[in-house]
Amino acid sequence: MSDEPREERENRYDFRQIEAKWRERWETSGLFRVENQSDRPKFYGLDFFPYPSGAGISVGHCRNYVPLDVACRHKVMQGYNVLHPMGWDAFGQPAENEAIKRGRNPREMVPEYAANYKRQLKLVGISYDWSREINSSLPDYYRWTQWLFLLLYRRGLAYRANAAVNWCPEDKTVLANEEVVNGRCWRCDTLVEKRPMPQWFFKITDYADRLLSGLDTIQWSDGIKQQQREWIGRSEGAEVAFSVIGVFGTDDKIRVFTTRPDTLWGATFLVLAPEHPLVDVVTTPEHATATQEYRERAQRATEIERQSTERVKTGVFTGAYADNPVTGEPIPIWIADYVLMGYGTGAIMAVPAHDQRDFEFARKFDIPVVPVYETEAGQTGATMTEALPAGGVMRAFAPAPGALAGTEFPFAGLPNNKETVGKIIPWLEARGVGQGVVNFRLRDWLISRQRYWGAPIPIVHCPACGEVAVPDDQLPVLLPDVEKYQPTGTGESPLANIPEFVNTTCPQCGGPARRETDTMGGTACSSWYYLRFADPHNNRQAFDPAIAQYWLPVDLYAGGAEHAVSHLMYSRFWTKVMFDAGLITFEEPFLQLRNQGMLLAYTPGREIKRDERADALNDDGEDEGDEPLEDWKVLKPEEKATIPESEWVWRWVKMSKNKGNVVTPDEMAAQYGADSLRLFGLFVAPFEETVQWSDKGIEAMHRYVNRLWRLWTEMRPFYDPEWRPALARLLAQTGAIARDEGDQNPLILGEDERKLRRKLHQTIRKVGDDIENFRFNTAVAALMEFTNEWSAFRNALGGAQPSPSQAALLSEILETLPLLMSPLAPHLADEWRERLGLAGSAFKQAWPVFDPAAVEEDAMTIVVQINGKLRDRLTLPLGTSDAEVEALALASPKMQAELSARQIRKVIVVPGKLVNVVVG
RNA sequence: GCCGAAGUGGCGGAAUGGCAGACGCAGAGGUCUCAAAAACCUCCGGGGGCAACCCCGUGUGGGUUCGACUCCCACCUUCGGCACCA
Repeated sequence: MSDEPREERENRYDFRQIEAKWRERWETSGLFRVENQSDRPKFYGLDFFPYPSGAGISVGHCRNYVPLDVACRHKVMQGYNVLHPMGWDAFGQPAENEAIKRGRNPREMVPEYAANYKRQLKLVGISYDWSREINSSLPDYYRWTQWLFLLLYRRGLAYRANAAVNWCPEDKTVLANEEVVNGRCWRCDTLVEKRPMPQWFFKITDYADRLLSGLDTIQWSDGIKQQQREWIGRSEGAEVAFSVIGVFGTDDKIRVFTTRPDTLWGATFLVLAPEHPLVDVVTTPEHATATQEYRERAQRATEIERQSTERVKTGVFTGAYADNPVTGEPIPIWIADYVLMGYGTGAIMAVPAHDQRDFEFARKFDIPVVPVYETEAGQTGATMTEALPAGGVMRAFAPAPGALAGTEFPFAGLPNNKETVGKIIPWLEARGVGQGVVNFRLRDWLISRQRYWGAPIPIVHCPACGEVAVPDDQLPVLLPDVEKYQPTGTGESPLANIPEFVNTTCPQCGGPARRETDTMGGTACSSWYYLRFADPHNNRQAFDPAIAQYWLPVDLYAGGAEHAVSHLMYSRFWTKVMFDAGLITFEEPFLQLRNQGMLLAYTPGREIKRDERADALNDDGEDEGDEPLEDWKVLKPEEKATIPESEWVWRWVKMSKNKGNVVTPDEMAAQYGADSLRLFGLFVAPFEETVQWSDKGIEAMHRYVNRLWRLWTEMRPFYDPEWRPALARLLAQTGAIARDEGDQNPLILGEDERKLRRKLHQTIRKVGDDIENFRFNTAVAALMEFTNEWSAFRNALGGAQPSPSQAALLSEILETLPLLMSPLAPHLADEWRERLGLAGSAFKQAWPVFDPAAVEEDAMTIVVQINGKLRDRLTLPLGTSDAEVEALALASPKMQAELSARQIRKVIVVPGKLVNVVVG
């Protein structure tokens, strides 16, 4: 490098040599190793474990890992025994898709990628205990994933069922609901289809209520909690039974779920989901063809298509009628795809007067609208233009005929609210018409995948015994090592084509049997990894309960918000199952969750013109939803060569490999150093904020590090290791001597020295508090402020030899700064310590304690306001009484001038802060 | 449509009832230098004034308060999530 000689000459911070040196020393000394026991309190800080991708980490990842590293390093210095591990979410679609794309075997590719990640994470100086590294695709890990699968299985929480599931035609596998984003595959963005297939599910719905109530006990952002609440989607209501006229006996009914049983009197039709099993039963022969056609169309339609026909209701009449149980009126039964089979009972009672969707449907198909609550004056069911979901009081209805003969209608005049609903439900229950129920939107968790790269599901299918769990002592069911692992698309996993794998003997009867060939989705592996870190090398158990008890739950969990309803829900579920099984004693795995913001990069693209968009749609004819209607696209590498730069259109978009805008920590560390990279990522914005990456920013941070380095190095010769007693003596004397004598007397601390020392101790306090509160940007700013003051002090010194009192202060600074910097810029910190001749990494030192006497200001600045507007400032000695402050404020010349002609109504004195004079 | 987060200089942001704009970027001027870079110093929200100073200013409109960027109500905009859930 041509600029190195100059750097040496100018006494620059030689970060290349220094950072490499410390990385190596930390590694060889095992600095970050942590033991499973200690007298100190424990702290468990965890990052979402990543799946290692080929591009390696970007500076975006650093924005996640570095702040948690700072928090963990700070905890260590505060005296905690800190678990801060890292591992690889190696199984699953992301890794397998990458392997397919590269024509590699994931078995070889994944460890390579993981090694690269590890190298990069070490490069930026993250304090992971690498002796605890785990990899979910290794048998000594997935053995326990399988064991936990069986734990769920034995507890009745894992089952195989035939269901219409999400199928990704591109990745050739089924997906969990949580992996379908806007009707598309989370990995490849392909439109997802519904296919009926036998699949494995975890019965997470059994835990819906506990998953909901547990949210109140943890410190997560409101946003994530709310997302989980909505995903669980608890709603209270009633299930009401409707008899189908002429088809059923009195015992067989169509059951519907409603949150508004109070509107039952206005139910003028029923709607079944197209997939509802009773459709075939109720449909009359003359409507059979139309019904069948509609069903098929609905089945072919993707989720997106159902949504794209949004608001335009479709449906067909089945020809059948049911009895409204409270009015005795016959009402028609329709099928329509706005009713979802997956929710409630797959059938609804439609109340057009009080539900907008039902209203639109009723108007389109000319079905009567009967308001249950009073409408606005002059409005009737025939003249209403929209549904009235709220408002009004209940109208009077005649008692129902037949089964309900003789019952009065006691609800007339009740308001349209929850309370009324609460009165209706028991009334319906008493009459055997319905009952109160709670419904959830949460669906069971689909875990099986028709893919190779996952933990095999440890089940054997025996012709004689049926489904049999693989016994614990036969775990792991090893994933066979094969050449061809690509998904087949047949609906079966590639494992089905490997006879040696499939054919086995039944663990129960010993007869010939077939292994389950589906594997578990990657989310199974990530649902318990936080426990494995506590005891990563245990080959007798998933984890030793005592060790897990020591470390868990995770105190601080940091990661992106994109796992809000998947991983973060699944892990909570597994934790609760393990709790119920007596394996652990806590119910929530992650006490505090912090979500870092996205990292955006300024990225060149091109505008997509209207006709071009239309072309794209036509090319792909069959799926109108297939081409996202974007007006801008990232430039592909070849386009960058062909399109002149003047035509590029720049936008801020998420930094990611496939957008070609990734900045790697490798380049940044090489150019500016790991510490500069760390500091910049911390400084640029609050942790949760979305950040726009800029090379300018890291360059500026690099300048700051150099400036601080030079300043520190320049002051280094004045360091006196015995500064503590000297300073203590000075402080003892300073208190007794008048402030003004200052620098004349080398035996006391002068004005400037006390000011600088105050700043130092204020900085100690602020940096600690800010790290604690994840406010790293202001922690760095505080250090910069201190640097500015220290620099001014140096300038005032003007190259002169410092007095003994100044040398004592400088020594305190020289020794404290490495400690303050250690969590943020650990390489720099240890280099400084070495240059002071101090033993031991800053990482292992106690966090400095600020001197409460030193942070006190000498004087207070009182803000003087008139009617809340700033008019004057007074500098007064500490301890001036409120009465004196008020008098002095009113007496100030500026106030006198302002107040002369005005009537003082009131004076507010905020002790130590301000005086506000209220005038008329 | 519903839920959540957020709107402050040219830019990233600070202040979360009490001096708006800390810290940094960009910009302007200066010192050093043959020159440049680096470094260092000064200025840097808008308007007015020779000046001391004065007025305006935190998305918009109301409100609470002695006092509001901060709390409350309504609205607008942006971002993130969900989306026919009966």
